[in-house]
Amino acid sequence: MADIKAGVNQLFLREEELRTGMELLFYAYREFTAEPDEILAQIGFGRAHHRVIYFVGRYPKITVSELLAILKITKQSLSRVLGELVRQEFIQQQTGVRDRRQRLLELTDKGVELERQLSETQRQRIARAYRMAGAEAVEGFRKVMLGMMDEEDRVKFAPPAPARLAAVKR
Amino acid sequence: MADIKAGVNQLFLREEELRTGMELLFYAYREFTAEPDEILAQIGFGRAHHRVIYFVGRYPKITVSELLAILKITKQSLSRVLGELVRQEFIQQQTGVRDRRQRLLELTDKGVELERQLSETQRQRIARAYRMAGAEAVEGFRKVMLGMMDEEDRVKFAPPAPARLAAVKR
DNA sequence: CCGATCACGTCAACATGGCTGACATAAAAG
DNA sequence: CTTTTATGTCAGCCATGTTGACGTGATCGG
Repeated sequence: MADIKAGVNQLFLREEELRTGMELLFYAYREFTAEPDEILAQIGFGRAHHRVIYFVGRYPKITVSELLAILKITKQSLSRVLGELVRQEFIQQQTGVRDRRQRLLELTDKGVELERQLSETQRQRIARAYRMAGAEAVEGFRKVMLGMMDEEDRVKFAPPAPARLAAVKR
Repeated sequence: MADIKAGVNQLFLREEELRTGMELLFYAYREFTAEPDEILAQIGFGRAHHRVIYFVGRYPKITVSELLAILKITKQSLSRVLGELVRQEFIQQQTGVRDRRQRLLELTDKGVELERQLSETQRQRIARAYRMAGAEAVEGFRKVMLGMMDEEDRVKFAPPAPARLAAVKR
């Protein structure tokens, strides 16, 4: 009798806990993207532009294929936003030296400035969250987020630096 | 000299740490939504339908205004997906008794089944992440996610049950 | 060295899901 | 009885994803 009741209750708590996790993710992610979205809208860009600018800033000289592998969108979708960013001189391309088929991507000064502006609110938001939560909580956050990913993405965060570089750069 | 070097290094680590946080969020969220998206696509629905089904399942008898407040989209956007869900009998509406202007929303049996199917992969993913990370990490995850939100959303997760209900139900 | 493959780009068409603005109706509230 | 509220609806726009087809120049393998 008591056994059954406890079991049911535990099941309920588990279900509730999992739902809470889903919602934390939903609300946090939405607010995380809200502020940059506003800035982007003012200059006629969208979140897709932000993602491209972010990762080109993160990995200077990244190739188009590598960027596609990170974003997991089609080259046609990327081409649209990347083209705009290049035409408006936020990003510059240069032909690869080892492989002249490649177009290596880099932020221009203008691009660096926009990246900084866009990510600033997000960095502040994360910094605030980390500060409020404490170092131990941050480690927990990291663990849970990693557990949420498939192996493929998880390796990008492997502690030894070479592994991370290897996953994207080459 | 040593001071300056340490300071710079710490700044670098901080920047790197914040960027890592942003990326953890990006990759985890993307994979979190990938599986339901596939199922949805097969029945001609999208992520927007999932969100509606999810929150109607979460808060049975929720009103349209309350749902709008959670999703933070326009009523026209909601109307499109909600209309489809009602017409295809995943959700049923019933006129409010206290206020007959309200349309109280509830999942039908068909809706419950779809919700279960859609969220199942996500629950498993979270459960796996929680299991891998451990209870302490989960608490850290919770703290960081809450710190990421604005106060407005944070109150939805207040520990005393009445607070959470009050935020949405009434 | 030549044919296959690769990196990248482009055109066209389509779907989803946001948005604004305008207008309508029934119920509640003052 | 007038105003406000809850909901719905029509119409059109935009951003961003998709598929499919095709092209060009560079590299690679036999």
